[in-house]
Amino acid sequence: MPKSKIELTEAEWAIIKAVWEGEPCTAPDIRQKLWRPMRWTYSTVRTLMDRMVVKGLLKAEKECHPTLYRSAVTRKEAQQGELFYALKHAFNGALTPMVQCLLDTDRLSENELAELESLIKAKKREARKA
Amino acid sequence: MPKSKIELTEAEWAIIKAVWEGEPCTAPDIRQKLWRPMRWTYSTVRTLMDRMVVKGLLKAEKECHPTLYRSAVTRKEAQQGELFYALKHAFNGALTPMVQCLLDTDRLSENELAELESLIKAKKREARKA
DNA sequence: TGACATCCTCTACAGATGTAGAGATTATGC
DNA sequence: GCATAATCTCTACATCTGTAGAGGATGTCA
Repeated sequence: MPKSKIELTEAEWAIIKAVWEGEPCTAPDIRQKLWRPMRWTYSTVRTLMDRMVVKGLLKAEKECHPTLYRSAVTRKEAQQGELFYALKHAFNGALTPMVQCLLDTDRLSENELAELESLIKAKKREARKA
Repeated sequence: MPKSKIELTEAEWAIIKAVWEGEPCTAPDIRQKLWRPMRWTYSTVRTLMDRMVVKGLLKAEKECHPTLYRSAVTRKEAQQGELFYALKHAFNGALTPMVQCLLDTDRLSENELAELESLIKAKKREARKA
């Protein structure tokens, strides 16, 4: 059963992305991966990760030395959680205005637009079948 | 100049949405509007709103009695802020996968899909012209 | 000009989040 | 078996967020 309401803070996003890149992994691994952007100490990384275990975002095997961590939510679940948050609060749950807003940000090339168009076409075909 | 990094908490979303509905407005107004869902006391509403003034999300005219509040960011700015947050963290800045994820949530009717398609078509025309 | 209703300010507090140090424990190379 | 390096636990603390009470100030109606 996929988690229903996944919400991640910025720090948590940084960590879980690093974890997804190579599971299982250890706190020192993650610290190293994120050293450049974050400059976190071992303690910081460890605290963050252990709190994420409590929240059900990561799983830990403490019997191992060093402790092994794995993600407990998939990338897709986390992405959808983030999207739903925006959808619910900023757009009152209405998808179309949300996409509209995305398009209005003016950072789409013609290629990307074409790509989106075919995504939608595919979706329509799919919908018709179902 | 539009604010660059607008981020709102859930409580802040509730308030600013109520403010947008009718500006200017007072803390008691907002309290009343949100009474049903939030059940906040006057103090809570006031504290929240004053903190939002400090953050530049609202403007207040304290000379007036009762204090008058107005939004300091537009709905669009706030929506884009929320979207950029999701885009940046959950999708590493890539728009197409974000829309893809949206489509995958399976809550779009055929009509909505058609609507999106024409949005994109319009956008393409616009892009070609520019 | 009081009495009552509104509204305001200040203060408080618990929980979440970002950040990290001190000191204990465990592993490793010789 | 010991020195050294790596890892772990515990504790701490500032800031932000959600929530609200106490008591003072202000407006309003008779």
